[in-house]
Amino acid sequence: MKTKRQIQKEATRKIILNAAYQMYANEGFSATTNQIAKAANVSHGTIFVHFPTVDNLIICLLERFGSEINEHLHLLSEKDESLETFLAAHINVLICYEDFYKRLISEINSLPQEAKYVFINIQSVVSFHLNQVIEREKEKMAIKEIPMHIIFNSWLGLIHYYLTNNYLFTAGSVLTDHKDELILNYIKLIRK
Amino acid sequence: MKTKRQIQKEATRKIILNAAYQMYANEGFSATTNQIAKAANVSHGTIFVHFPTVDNLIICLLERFGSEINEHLHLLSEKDESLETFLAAHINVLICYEDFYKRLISEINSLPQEAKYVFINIQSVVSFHLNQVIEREKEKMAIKEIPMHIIFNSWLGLIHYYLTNNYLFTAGSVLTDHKDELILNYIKLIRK
DNA sequence: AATTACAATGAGTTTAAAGTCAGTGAGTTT
DNA sequence: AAACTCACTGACTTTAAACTCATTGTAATT
Repeated sequence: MKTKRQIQKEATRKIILNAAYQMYANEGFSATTNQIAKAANVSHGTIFVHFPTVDNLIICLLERFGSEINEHLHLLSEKDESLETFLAAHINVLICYEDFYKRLISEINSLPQEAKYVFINIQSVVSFHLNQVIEREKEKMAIKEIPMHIIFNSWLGLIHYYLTNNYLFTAGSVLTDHKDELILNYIKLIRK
Repeated sequence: MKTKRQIQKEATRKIILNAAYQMYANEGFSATTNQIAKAANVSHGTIFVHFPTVDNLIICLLERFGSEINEHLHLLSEKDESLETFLAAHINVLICYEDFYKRLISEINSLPQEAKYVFINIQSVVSFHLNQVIEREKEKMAIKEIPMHIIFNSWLGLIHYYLTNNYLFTAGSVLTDHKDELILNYIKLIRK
């Protein structure tokens, strides 16, 4: 059984992670521990009670983020979805985390190495699911003879491009505003 | 006529810009003025004789970079190239600046606003040329009925994805190693 | 009830970066 | 050739971030 202290500690840890998530989503990963502490309503030192370094905080945050994405996608793969439904679901998941995800793909190369590994894992889960759906779809729809990794990378490439250049397309959420267009045209591209 | 001093000053300015280019290409835009001064073999203060702030240095560097890319591409558009040749030429230009360009697309969102404008200009030049080539190509080759901006964005999306995730594909230059594959499959995608 | 453990605090330390400026000596002007 | 100008220098200042630690008060243990 958990003591009051343990409960309190875990709660504080979660508050810090949530605050960091929000700060990073809004400001990018250059947000400081001062800002995070203020947002979490804890003192600066408390952050270092829970996380030895900022890098460690980022890695923990990314691991949590990865699990959450994973969960969302697992629910999807159980159903026997069409390609179109899957792509829509993928975008819908990303919309939930849009600001944070945008910062992540844009700044991943300046994050600690371990963070990259976590990110690669996230990508491979998506890759795996898309792979399955495409294989299934090939029986129904005529899909071009193009290597699977190109099919996958051009999908991710397209939506990452829209995300990192959001400001070129809309003032609001680029995924919300261009979802249908992206899915429709991407399918046109890979269909024979 | 230029005095010795003017010549000297311009030379120093160029040396600093070149050193900054190299440092940013190798280390990303978190490279410091100390590093740049060392690489340029000038004292720290000299940088601020030529550029009032680091942001200004970055903007000047990007403007020069933009002009260079522009020059390369203008030479291309004069000739009546095929789509395949144009894409190959585009990649070849990027290969010349690969490390720097990689950092640029990956960190553009954390650079000063003015830098973004310069970058948008660079993109639109490429967009304009690709547009022309595609329009011309439509007569020869059956290209899908997909909006031009999707055609353009999926090309840039694809190569930017390969560039920012270079490490997933190869230890060396991803453009050199995957050039043919990228061009070939991209054309397959947009062709009817 | 007394003692011990520890989560949280926030002022203080360290570090590293950008930016400043008086001084120097070679170049330029008169 | 004397007076002046200015590119360049590098030690210094400022700023802002991460990280530390003695102290405090509440929870847990004895």
